[in-house]
Amino acid sequence: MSASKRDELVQKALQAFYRGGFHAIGMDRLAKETGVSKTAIYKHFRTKEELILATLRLRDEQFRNWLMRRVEALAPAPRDQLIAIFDALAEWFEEPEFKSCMFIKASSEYQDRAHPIHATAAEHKRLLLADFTERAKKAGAKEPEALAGELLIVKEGAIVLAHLHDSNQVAQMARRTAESLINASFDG
Amino acid sequence: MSASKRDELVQKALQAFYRGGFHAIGMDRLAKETGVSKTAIYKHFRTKEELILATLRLRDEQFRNWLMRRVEALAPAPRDQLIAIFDALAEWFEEPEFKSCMFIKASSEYQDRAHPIHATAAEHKRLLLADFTERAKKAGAKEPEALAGELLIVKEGAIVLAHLHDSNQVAQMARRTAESLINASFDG
DNA sequence: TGTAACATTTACCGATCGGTTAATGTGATC
DNA sequence: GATCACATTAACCGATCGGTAAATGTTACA
Repeated sequence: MSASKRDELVQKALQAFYRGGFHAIGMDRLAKETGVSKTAIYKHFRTKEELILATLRLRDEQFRNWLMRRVEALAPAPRDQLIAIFDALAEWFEEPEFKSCMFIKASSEYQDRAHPIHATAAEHKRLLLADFTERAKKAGAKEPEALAGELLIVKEGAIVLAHLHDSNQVAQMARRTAESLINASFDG
Repeated sequence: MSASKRDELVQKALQAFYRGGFHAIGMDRLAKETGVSKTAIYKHFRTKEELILATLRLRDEQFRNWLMRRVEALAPAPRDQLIAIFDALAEWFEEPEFKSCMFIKASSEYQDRAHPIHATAAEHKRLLLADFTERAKKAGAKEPEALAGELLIVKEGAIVLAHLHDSNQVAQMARRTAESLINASFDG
Protein backbone atom coordinates (compact mmCIF):
# COMPACT_ATOMS: atom_id res chain seq x y z
CA MET A 1 0.00 0.00 0.00
CA SER A 2 1.41 3.38 -0.99
CA ALA A 3 1.80 6.21 1.50
CA SER A 4 -0.98 8.17 -0.21
CA LYS A 5 -3.26 5.15 -0.11
CA ARG A 6 -2.57 4.81 3.58
CA ASP A 7 -3.37 8.48 4.16
CA GLU A 8 -6.59 7.99 2.26
CA LEU A 9 -7.48 5.04 4.49
CA VAL A 10 -6.86 7.02 7.65
CA GLN A 11 -8.86 9.95 6.28
CA LYS A 12 -11.83 7.72 5.45
CA ALA A 13 -11.57 5.92 8.79
CA LEU A 14 -11.58 9.32 10.46
CA GLN A 15 -14.84 10.25 8.78
CA ALA A 16 -16.41 6.90 9.63
CA PHE A 17 -15.44 7.15 13.32
CA TYR A 18 -16.52 10.79 13.46
CA ARG A 19 -19.93 10.00 12.03
CA GLY A 20 -20.54 6.71 13.76
CA GLY A 21 -18.53 6.56 16.97
CA PHE A 22 -15.51 4.46 17.86
CA HIS A 23 -17.19 1.47 19.45
CA ALA A 24 -20.17 1.54 17.10
CA ILE A 25 -18.07 1.24 13.93
CA GLY A 26 -16.63 -2.26 13.55
CA MET A 27 -13.66 -3.26 11.46
CA ASP A 28 -15.81 -5.05 8.89
CA ARG A 29 -17.89 -1.98 8.28
CA LEU A 30 -14.76 0.14 8.23
CA ALA A 31 -13.30 -2.08 5.52
CA LYS A 32 -16.47 -1.68 3.49
CA GLU A 33 -16.64 2.09 3.91
CA THR A 34 -12.97 2.73 3.19
CA GLY A 35 -12.80 0.25 0.32
CA VAL A 36 -9.74 -1.34 1.94
CA SER A 37 -10.00 -4.98 2.97
CA LYS A 38 -9.71 -5.86 6.62
CA THR A 39 -6.51 -7.83 6.01
CA ALA A 40 -4.97 -4.86 4.22
CA ILE A 41 -5.88 -2.60 7.12
CA TYR A 42 -4.27 -4.95 9.61
CA LYS A 43 -1.11 -4.95 7.46
CA HIS A 44 -0.61 -1.34 8.52
CA PHE A 45 -2.24 -1.15 11.93
CA ARG A 46 -1.72 -3.85 14.50
CA THR A 47 -5.00 -3.15 16.28
CA LYS A 48 -8.15 -1.09 15.95
CA GLU A 49 -6.79 1.14 18.69
CA GLU A 50 -3.72 1.97 16.61
CA LEU A 51 -5.92 2.93 13.69
CA ILE A 52 -8.00 5.15 15.95
CA LEU A 53 -4.83 6.81 17.25
CA ALA A 54 -3.74 7.46 13.67
CA THR A 55 -7.08 9.08 12.86
CA LEU A 56 -6.79 11.25 15.98
CA ARG A 57 -3.29 12.39 15.06
CA LEU A 58 -4.54 13.32 11.60
CA ARG A 59 -7.55 15.11 13.00
CA ASP A 60 -5.43 17.04 15.49
CA GLU A 61 -3.18 18.26 12.74
CA GLN A 62 -6.04 19.08 10.36
CA PHE A 63 -8.15 20.89 12.91
CA ARG A 64 -5.47 23.02 14.51
CA ASN A 65 -4.08 23.88 11.10
CA TRP A 66 -7.48 24.86 9.82
CA LEU A 67 -8.33 26.93 12.90
CA MET A 68 -5.05 28.82 12.96
CA ARG A 69 -5.17 29.62 9.24
CA ARG A 70 -8.80 30.63 9.39
CA VAL A 71 -8.24 32.85 12.43
CA GLU A 72 -5.30 34.56 10.79
CA ALA A 73 -7.26 35.07 7.59
CA LEU A 74 -10.17 36.62 9.48
CA ALA A 75 -8.13 39.07 11.56
CA PRO A 76 -4.59 40.45 11.34
CA ALA A 77 -4.34 41.87 14.87
CA PRO A 78 -3.73 39.32 17.68
CA ARG A 79 -6.47 40.74 19.87
CA ASP A 80 -8.99 40.46 17.03
CA GLN A 81 -7.75 36.96 16.35
CA LEU A 82 -8.88 35.91 19.81
CA ILE A 83 -12.39 36.85 18.80
CA ALA A 84 -11.98 35.41 15.32
CA ILE A 85 -11.55 32.00 16.94
CA PHE A 86 -15.26 32.11 17.59
CA ASP A 87 -16.10 33.31 14.09
CA ALA A 88 -14.20 30.32 12.73
CA LEU A 89 -16.02 28.11 15.21
CA ALA A 90 -19.34 29.45 13.92
CA GLU A 91 -18.34 28.50 10.38
CA TRP A 92 -17.48 25.00 11.54
CA PHE A 93 -20.81 24.60 13.32
CA GLU A 94 -22.66 25.43 10.12
CA GLU A 95 -20.99 22.70 8.11
CA PRO A 96 -23.59 19.99 7.48
CA GLU A 97 -21.13 17.31 8.64
CA PHE A 98 -20.57 18.99 12.02
CA LYS A 99 -21.08 16.51 14.83
CA SER A 100 -19.26 17.88 17.86
CA CYS A 101 -15.55 17.42 18.46
CA MET A 102 -13.73 14.18 17.64
CA PHE A 103 -11.66 14.45 20.82
CA ILE A 104 -14.55 15.10 23.15
CA LYS A 105 -16.15 11.99 21.69
CA ALA A 106 -12.92 10.03 22.03
CA SER A 107 -12.63 10.97 25.70
CA SER A 108 -16.28 10.06 26.19
CA GLU A 109 -15.74 6.55 24.89
CA TYR A 110 -12.29 6.04 26.41
CA GLN A 111 -12.53 7.50 29.88
CA ASP A 112 -9.49 6.13 31.58
CA ARG A 113 -6.85 8.86 31.74
CA ALA A 114 -4.16 6.22 31.25
CA HIS A 115 -5.68 5.09 27.95
CA PRO A 116 -3.65 6.29 24.93
CA ILE A 117 -6.80 7.51 23.17
CA HIS A 118 -7.86 9.58 26.16
CA ALA A 119 -4.32 10.93 26.49
CA THR A 120 -4.29 11.93 22.83
CA ALA A 121 -7.51 13.87 23.29
CA ALA A 122 -6.07 15.63 26.33
CA GLU A 123 -2.95 16.52 24.37
CA HIS A 124 -5.03 18.04 21.56
CA LYS A 125 -6.70 20.38 24.02
CA ARG A 126 -3.36 21.24 25.57
CA LEU A 127 -2.00 22.24 22.16
CA LEU A 128 -5.03 24.44 21.56
CA LEU A 129 -4.52 26.05 24.94
CA ALA A 130 -0.87 26.73 24.08
CA ASP A 131 -1.94 28.38 20.82
CA PHE A 132 -4.55 30.53 22.55
CA THR A 133 -2.00 31.52 25.20
CA GLU A 134 0.50 32.53 22.54
CA ARG A 135 -2.07 34.75 20.85
CA ALA A 136 -3.20 36.26 24.16
CA LYS A 137 0.43 37.14 24.94
CA LYS A 138 0.93 38.75 21.54
CA ALA A 139 -2.28 40.67 22.03
CA GLY A 140 -0.94 42.02 25.31
CA ALA A 141 -3.56 40.57 27.63
CA LYS A 142 -3.02 41.20 31.33
CA GLU A 143 -3.07 37.51 32.24
CA PRO A 144 -2.64 35.64 28.95
CA GLU A 145 -2.64 32.14 30.48
CA ALA A 146 -5.85 32.85 32.35
CA LEU A 147 -7.57 34.41 29.34
CA ALA A 148 -6.55 31.49 27.13
CA GLY A 149 -7.95 29.05 29.68
CA GLU A 150 -11.21 30.95 29.80
CA LEU A 151 -11.51 31.00 26.03
CA LEU A 152 -10.78 27.29 25.79
CA ILE A 153 -13.56 26.57 28.28
CA VAL A 154 -15.94 28.67 26.20
CA LYS A 155 -14.86 26.93 23.01
CA GLU A 156 -15.45 23.44 24.44
CA GLY A 157 -18.78 24.38 25.95
CA ALA A 158 -19.87 25.92 22.67
CA ILE A 159 -19.01 22.75 20.76
CA VAL A 160 -20.97 20.56 23.16
CA LEU A 161 -24.03 22.81 23.06
CA ALA A 162 -23.87 23.42 19.31
CA HIS A 163 -24.18 19.67 18.94
CA LEU A 164 -27.29 19.61 21.15
CA HIS A 165 -29.13 22.89 20.62
CA ASP A 166 -29.38 25.47 17.84
CA SER A 167 -25.80 25.72 16.64
CA ASN A 168 -26.20 29.19 15.16
CA GLN A 169 -27.56 30.60 18.38
CA VAL A 170 -24.84 28.89 20.41
CA ALA A 171 -22.14 30.26 18.11
CA GLN A 172 -23.43 33.80 18.59
CA MET A 173 -23.61 33.34 22.33
CA ALA A 174 -20.07 31.94 22.47
CA ARG A 175 -18.70 34.85 20.45
CA ARG A 176 -20.38 37.34 22.73
CA THR A 177 -19.05 35.50 25.78
CA ALA A 178 -15.53 35.57 24.36
CA GLU A 179 -15.82 39.30 23.64
CA SER A 180 -16.85 39.98 27.19
CA LEU A 181 -13.94 37.97 28.60
CA ILE A 182 -11.41 39.53 26.25
CA ASN A 183 -12.59 43.01 27.10
CA ALA A 184 -12.36 42.24 30.79
CA SER A 185 -8.83 40.97 30.29
CA PHE A 186 -7.66 44.23 28.73
CA ASP A 187 -9.63 46.81 30.75
CA GLY A 188 -9.15 47.75 34.37
CA MET B 1 -39.94 -7.19 40.52
CA SER B 2 -40.89 -4.56 43.05
CA ALA B 3 -40.74 -0.86 42.29
CA SER B 4 -37.79 -0.39 44.63
CA LYS B 5 -35.98 -3.30 43.00
CA ARG B 6 -36.55 -1.70 39.61
CA ASP B 7 -35.18 1.61 40.84
CA GLU B 8 -32.15 -0.20 42.16
CA LEU B 9 -31.63 -1.82 38.77
CA VAL B 10 -31.81 1.52 36.97
CA GLN B 11 -29.44 3.08 39.50
CA LYS B 12 -26.88 0.30 39.05
CA ALA B 13 -27.27 0.39 35.27
CA LEU B 14 -26.69 4.15 35.44
CA GLN B 15 -23.39 3.64 37.23
CA ALA B 16 -22.31 0.91 34.82
CA PHE B 17 -23.08 3.03 31.74
CA TYR B 18 -21.48 6.09 33.32
CA ARG B 19 -18.29 4.22 34.07
CA GLY B 20 -18.11 2.11 30.95
CA GLY B 21 -19.99 3.81 28.13
CA PHE B 22 -23.25 2.86 26.47
CA HIS B 23 -21.97 0.79 23.57
CA ALA B 24 -19.12 -0.73 25.56
CA ILE B 25 -21.37 -2.19 28.27
CA GLY B 26 -23.31 -5.18 27.00
CA MET B 27 -26.49 -6.60 28.45
CA ASP B 28 -24.74 -9.71 29.78
CA ARG B 29 -22.25 -7.66 31.70
CA LEU B 30 -25.03 -5.37 32.88
CA ALA B 31 -26.91 -8.39 34.25
CA LYS B 32 -23.80 -9.49 36.12
CA GLU B 33 -23.05 -6.04 37.54
CA THR B 34 -26.61 -5.29 38.61
CA GLY B 35 -27.28 -8.78 39.96
CA VAL B 36 -30.47 -8.92 37.90
CA SER B 37 -30.73 -11.61 35.25
CA LYS B 38 -31.01 -10.57 31.61
CA THR B 39 -34.47 -12.07 31.31
CA ALA B 40 -35.61 -10.15 34.37
CA ILE B 41 -34.25 -6.93 32.87
CA TYR B 42 -36.09 -7.53 29.60
CA LYS B 43 -39.30 -8.07 31.59
CA HIS B 44 -39.22 -4.37 32.44
CA PHE B 45 -37.43 -2.82 29.48
CA ARG B 46 -38.24 -3.85 25.95
CA THR B 47 -34.82 -2.89 24.60
CA LYS B 48 -31.40 -1.74 25.77
CA GLU B 49 -32.32 1.70 24.47
CA GLU B 50 -35.31 1.90 26.82
CA LEU B 51 -33.11 0.99 29.75
CA ILE B 52 -30.63 3.68 28.74
CA LEU B 53 -33.46 6.21 28.53
CA ALA B 54 -34.59 5.22 32.01
CA THR B 55 -31.07 5.74 33.36
CA LEU B 56 -30.91 9.16 31.69
CA ARG B 57 -34.23 10.23 33.17
CA LEU B 58 -32.99 9.19 36.61
CA ARG B 59 -29.68 10.96 36.12
CA ASP B 60 -31.40 14.14 34.93
CA GLU B 61 -33.55 14.24 38.02
CA GLN B 62 -30.69 13.38 40.39
CA PHE B 63 -28.23 15.84 38.91
CA ARG B 64 -30.51 18.85 38.64
CA ASN B 65 -31.88 18.20 42.11
CA TRP B 66 -28.41 17.93 43.56
CA LEU B 67 -27.16 21.04 41.80
CA MET B 68 -30.12 23.20 42.79
CA ARG B 69 -30.02 22.11 46.43
CA ARG B 70 -26.27 22.54 46.64
CA VAL B 71 -26.38 25.98 45.04
CA GLU B 72 -29.10 27.13 47.42
CA ALA B 73 -27.19 25.75 50.37
CA LEU B 74 -24.03 27.56 49.33
CA ALA B 75 -25.60 30.99 48.76
CA PRO B 76 -28.89 32.60 49.76
CA ALA B 77 -28.79 35.54 47.32
CA PRO B 78 -29.68 34.78 43.68
CA ARG B 79 -26.66 36.63 42.32
CA ASP B 80 -24.32 34.66 44.59
CA GLN B 81 -26.09 31.49 43.57
CA LEU B 82 -25.00 32.06 39.98
CA ILE B 83 -21.41 31.85 41.18
CA ALA B 84 -22.20 29.02 43.59
CA ILE B 85 -23.07 26.90 40.53
CA PHE B 86 -19.35 26.75 39.88
CA ASP B 87 -18.47 26.00 43.49
CA ALA B 88 -20.86 23.06 43.35
CA LEU B 89 -19.30 22.03 40.05
CA ALA B 90 -15.87 22.08 41.67
CA GLU B 91 -17.14 19.72 44.38
CA TRP B 92 -18.47 17.38 41.73
CA PHE B 93 -15.17 17.37 39.84
CA GLU B 94 -13.34 16.29 42.98
CA GLU B 95 -15.49 13.22 43.52
CA PRO B 96 -13.36 10.17 42.68
CA GLU B 97 -16.13 8.77 40.47
CA PHE B 98 -16.29 11.93 38.33
CA LYS B 99 -16.05 11.03 34.66
CA SER B 100 -17.54 13.93 32.71
CA CYS B 101 -21.26 14.39 32.12
CA MET B 102 -23.55 11.46 31.36
CA PHE B 103 -25.44 13.51 28.77
CA ILE B 104 -22.39 14.75 26.92
CA LYS B 105 -21.33 11.14 26.66
CA ALA B 106 -24.80 10.09 25.56
CA SER B 107 -24.83 12.69 22.78
CA SER B 108 -21.33 11.59 21.78
CA GLU B 109 -22.43 8.01 21.28
CA TYR B 110 -25.87 8.80 19.83
CA GLN B 111 -25.27 11.69 17.47
CA ASP B 112 -28.42 11.77 15.44
CA ARG B 113 -30.61 14.61 16.70
CA ALA B 114 -33.68 12.50 15.98
CA HIS B 115 -32.48 9.72 18.27
CA PRO B 116 -34.41 9.61 21.58
CA ILE B 117 -31.19 9.36 23.59
CA HIS B 118 -29.72 12.41 21.91
CA ALA B 119 -32.98 14.28 22.40
CA THR B 120 -33.02 13.40 26.09
CA ALA B 121 -29.52 14.81 26.48
CA ALA B 122 -30.57 18.01 24.71
CA GLU B 123 -33.59 18.32 26.99
CA HIS B 124 -31.43 17.97 30.09
CA LYS B 125 -29.32 20.92 28.98
CA ARG B 126 -32.45 22.90 28.16
CA LEU B 127 -33.75 22.35 31.68
CA LEU B 128 -30.46 23.51 33.14
CA LEU B 129 -30.59 26.60 30.94
CA ALA B 130 -34.12 27.33 32.17
CA ASP B 131 -32.96 27.05 35.77
CA PHE B 132 -29.99 29.34 35.19
CA THR B 133 -32.25 31.84 33.42
CA GLU B 134 -34.66 31.84 36.33
CA ARG B 135 -31.86 32.57 38.78
CA ALA B 136 -30.40 35.28 36.55
CA LYS B 137 -33.82 36.95 36.42
CA LYS B 138 -34.21 36.82 40.19
CA ALA B 139 -30.71 38.23 40.56
CA GLY B 140 -31.71 41.16 38.36
CA ALA B 141 -29.25 40.62 35.52
CA LYS B 142 -29.56 43.01 32.60
CA GLU B 143 -30.03 40.25 30.04
CA PRO B 144 -30.86 37.13 32.06
CA GLU B 145 -31.31 34.82 29.05
CA ALA B 146 -27.96 35.83 27.62
CA LEU B 147 -26.15 35.50 30.95
CA ALA B 148 -27.68 32.08 31.55
CA GLY B 149 -26.59 30.96 28.07
CA GLU B 150 -23.06 32.16 28.75
CA LEU B 151 -22.90 30.38 32.09
CA LEU B 152 -24.18 27.15 30.56
CA ILE B 153 -21.45 27.29 27.92
CA VAL B 154 -18.86 27.77 30.66
CA LYS B 155 -20.33 24.91 32.67
CA GLU B 156 -20.20 22.46 29.73
CA GLY B 157 -16.72 23.52 28.73
CA ALA B 158 -15.53 23.13 32.31
CA ILE B 159 -16.93 19.60 32.50
CA VAL B 160 -15.23 18.54 29.29
CA LEU B 161 -11.87 19.98 30.31
CA ALA B 162 -12.09 18.75 33.90
CA HIS B 163 -12.35 15.27 32.43
CA LEU B 164 -9.21 15.81 30.34
CA HIS B 165 -6.94 18.13 32.30
CA ASP B 166 -6.40 19.01 35.96
CA SER B 167 -9.95 19.19 37.28
CA ASN B 168 -9.08 21.43 40.21
CA GLN B 169 -7.41 23.99 38.00
CA VAL B 170 -10.27 23.86 35.50
CA ALA B 171 -12.82 24.37 38.28
CA GLN B 172 -11.00 27.47 39.50
CA MET B 173 -10.74 28.82 35.98
CA ALA B 174 -14.44 28.21 35.34
CA ARG B 175 -15.43 29.98 38.54
CA ARG B 176 -13.32 32.96 37.66
CA THR B 177 -14.79 33.01 34.15
CA ALA B 178 -18.29 32.94 35.58
CA GLU B 179 -17.50 35.78 37.96
CA SER B 180 -16.23 37.90 35.13
CA LEU B 181 -19.35 37.26 33.03
CA ILE B 182 -21.71 37.87 35.93
CA ASN B 183 -19.98 41.13 36.81
CA ALA B 184 -20.19 42.25 33.19
CA SER B 185 -23.88 41.44 33.18
CA PHE B 186 -24.61 43.71 36.14
CA ASP B 187 -22.22 46.59 35.54
CA GLY B 188 -22.41 49.21 32.81
C1' DT C 1 7.65 -17.37 -19.57
C1' DG C 2 8.86 -18.50 -14.82
C1' DT C 3 9.12 -16.90 -10.49
C1' DA C 4 9.54 -14.27 -6.47
C1' DA C 5 7.25 -10.43 -3.82
C1' DC C 6 3.43 -8.27 -2.50
C1' DA C 7 -1.61 -7.05 -2.11
C1' DT C 8 -6.15 -8.65 -1.85
C1' DT C 9 -9.96 -11.68 -1.14
C1' DT C 10 -12.37 -15.37 1.16
C1' DA C 11 -13.16 -17.88 4.79
C1' DC C 12 -12.75 -18.61 9.28
C1' DC C 13 -11.58 -18.13 14.65
C1' DG C 14 -13.65 -17.77 19.55
C1' DA C 15 -16.06 -14.20 21.98
C1' DT C 16 -19.64 -11.18 22.57
C1' DC C 17 -23.55 -8.47 20.77
C1' DG C 18 -28.94 -7.57 21.71
C1' DG C 19 -32.68 -10.40 22.47
C1' DT C 20 -35.65 -14.88 23.12
C1' DT C 21 -37.33 -19.57 24.44
C1' DA C 22 -38.03 -23.24 27.40
C1' DA C 23 -37.28 -25.18 31.67
C1' DT C 24 -36.95 -24.54 36.65
C1' DG C 25 -37.83 -22.43 41.13
C1' DT C 26 -40.73 -20.24 44.42
C1' DG C 27 -44.77 -18.41 47.06
C1' DA C 28 -49.48 -17.62 47.77
C1' DT C 29 -54.19 -19.42 47.33
C1' DC C 30 -57.48 -22.92 47.52
C1' DG D 1 -50.99 -30.99 49.35
C1' DA D 2 -52.32 -29.59 44.55
C1' DT D 3 -52.37 -25.74 41.62
C1' DC D 4 -51.60 -21.54 39.55
C1' DA D 5 -49.07 -17.16 38.74
C1' DC D 6 -44.86 -15.25 38.53
C1' DA D 7 -39.68 -14.65 38.73
C1' DT D 8 -35.52 -16.57 37.64
C1' DT D 9 -32.14 -19.35 35.43
C1' DA D 10 -29.73 -21.53 31.70
C1' DA D 11 -29.39 -22.42 27.22
C1' DC D 12 -29.73 -20.75 22.86
C1' DC D 13 -30.58 -17.53 18.47
C1' DG D 14 -28.33 -15.19 14.29
C1' DA D 15 -25.34 -11.30 13.80
C1' DT D 16 -21.34 -8.97 14.63
C1' DC D 17 -17.14 -8.15 17.37
C1' DG D 18 -11.64 -7.74 16.75
C1' DG D 19 -8.34 -10.37 14.56
C1' DT D 20 -6.00 -14.24 11.58
C1' DA D 21 -4.74 -18.11 8.00
C1' DA D 22 -4.80 -19.71 3.72
C1' DA D 23 -5.87 -19.14 -0.91
C1' DT D 24 -5.91 -16.10 -4.90
C1' DG D 25 -4.73 -12.29 -7.72
C1' DT D 26 -1.37 -8.83 -9.55
C1' DT D 27 3.00 -6.84 -10.63
C1' DA D 28 8.03 -6.63 -11.57
C1' DC D 29 12.05 -8.45 -12.83
C1' DA D 30 14.92 -12.17 -14.73
